[in-house]
Amino acid sequence: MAEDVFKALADPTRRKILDELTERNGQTLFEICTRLTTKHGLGSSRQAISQHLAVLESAGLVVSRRQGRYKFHDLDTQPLERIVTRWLKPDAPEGTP
Amino acid sequence: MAEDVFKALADPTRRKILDELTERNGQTLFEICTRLTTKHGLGSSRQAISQHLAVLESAGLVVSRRQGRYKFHDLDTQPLERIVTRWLKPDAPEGTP
DNA sequence: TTGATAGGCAAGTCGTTACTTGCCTATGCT
DNA sequence: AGCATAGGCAAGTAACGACTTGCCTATCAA
Repeated sequence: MAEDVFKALADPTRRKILDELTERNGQTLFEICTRLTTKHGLGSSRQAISQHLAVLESAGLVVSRRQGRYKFHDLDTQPLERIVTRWLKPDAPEGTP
Repeated sequence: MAEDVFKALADPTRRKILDELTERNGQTLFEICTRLTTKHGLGSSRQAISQHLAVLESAGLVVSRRQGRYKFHDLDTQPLERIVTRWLKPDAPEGTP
């Protein structure tokens, strides 16, 4: 639902995670943790990031695939494209009769 | 800031207000209140809507103009267009070389 | 098999936020 | 002037959300 997408986007840490996955897709939880602390400078614990990933996943913004003991996370921008057209309708992007 | 925009969009009542202003721009506080209760069926008090409008206004999504004892509220979608391109950049909409 | 790595689950804490309640200001009409 | 309408301010309450803490499971390498 759109509700979940908006609530998922409300948190700055979750938006940083989306930024990180935009740069490099298919990261594991620990990869995201380390790159968030080093590059973006925010010290969030593993559990915190894990819960954020769960929120993003239930919103459909992130899909995960398990492989052995690793769990890779991929970005999915489809939910984003849907929610924005809500108030931008009178724009008539291109193929509108 | 983008922070304010995302937080403003996180609340379902505020999104309904944006829906309402999309349908009819330039409404007063009382107009929005009555149309939200009648059409959308959600019973929010005047003060609640007033505070929501303040949040939307500080996020730049709504601009207000005072005229006598009335205060009209207009939708501004510019902040929306900015925040979405954040993760949709590789899309290259149409006029991109 | 043992240890190390990658991740999950659940309860509890603390801050934020949406909403209420009560009162106040300002404009317009008669 | 007097009253009604349109809106604002501020403190208090209740619930939600982010984060922590502690322990548990599963996979791989030695």
